[in-house]
Amino acid sequence: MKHLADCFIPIYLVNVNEIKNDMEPINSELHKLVRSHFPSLNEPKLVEEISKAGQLMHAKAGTVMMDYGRYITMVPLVISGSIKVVREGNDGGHEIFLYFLKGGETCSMSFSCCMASKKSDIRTIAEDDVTFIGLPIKLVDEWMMKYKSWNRFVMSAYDNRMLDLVEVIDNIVFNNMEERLKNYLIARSEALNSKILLGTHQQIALDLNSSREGVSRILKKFEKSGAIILGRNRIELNT
DNA sequence: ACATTAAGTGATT
DNA sequence: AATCACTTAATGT
Repeated sequence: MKHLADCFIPIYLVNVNEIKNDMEPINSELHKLVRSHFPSLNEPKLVEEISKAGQLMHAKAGTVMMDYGRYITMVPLVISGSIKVVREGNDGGHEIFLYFLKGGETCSMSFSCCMASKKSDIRTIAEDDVTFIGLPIKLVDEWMMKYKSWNRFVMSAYDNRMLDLVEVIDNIVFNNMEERLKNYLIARSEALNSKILLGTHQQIALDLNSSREGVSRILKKFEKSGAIILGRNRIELNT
């Protein structure tokens, strides 16, 4: 198992220097990607602006894309792959899993951070190889007033995340590990678009701020009830 | 064959 | 439900 530190690449720090203006040509590839993956952004001028100012970027699986305390310079529009968003517990040390970002989504945390030009409160890690469009935060702010569809897009991003977070809180408050683990498996399966999840019980326990034994026991229970099939480093979800 | 790492189990708090 | 101590099973060298 690869350690995160080994593949740390501060991709948000790459290409920060050139925020070019209207002289920039329209990138037709970006134009196409926005239209196919973000149909709700339906104002032609907005799509045009995104294609001019955005940059197509990649992150390999395991890359820490954003970390606590770093300033956010770009807002990502996720094209493909998925990004795990986690938060460090108050007491330090432990991390808890919040949600996954998938294609067609964006990071709502980055909006709140960039508007107040604050440091990040969260850490994001590429769960698999990720492709996304990086948008300079300066424009993101401008567009809020200029484009209705952008405004709606940002708002609904907040809304969707809110629902995820409420679920997380619910499950923590009620100390319901079974629910939490179930949700986690489903979320991860959907994010990766695969019924087969690779990784150790220990990793899952870290994500959920639980213990390896606890996770193993619940997984075993799920297996007995026929919901999943277990293997070493492998969990297969049944439908 | 041996070492290492992942997973399972029972007892204790 | 977390932690400990220990066993069993799978994999890598």
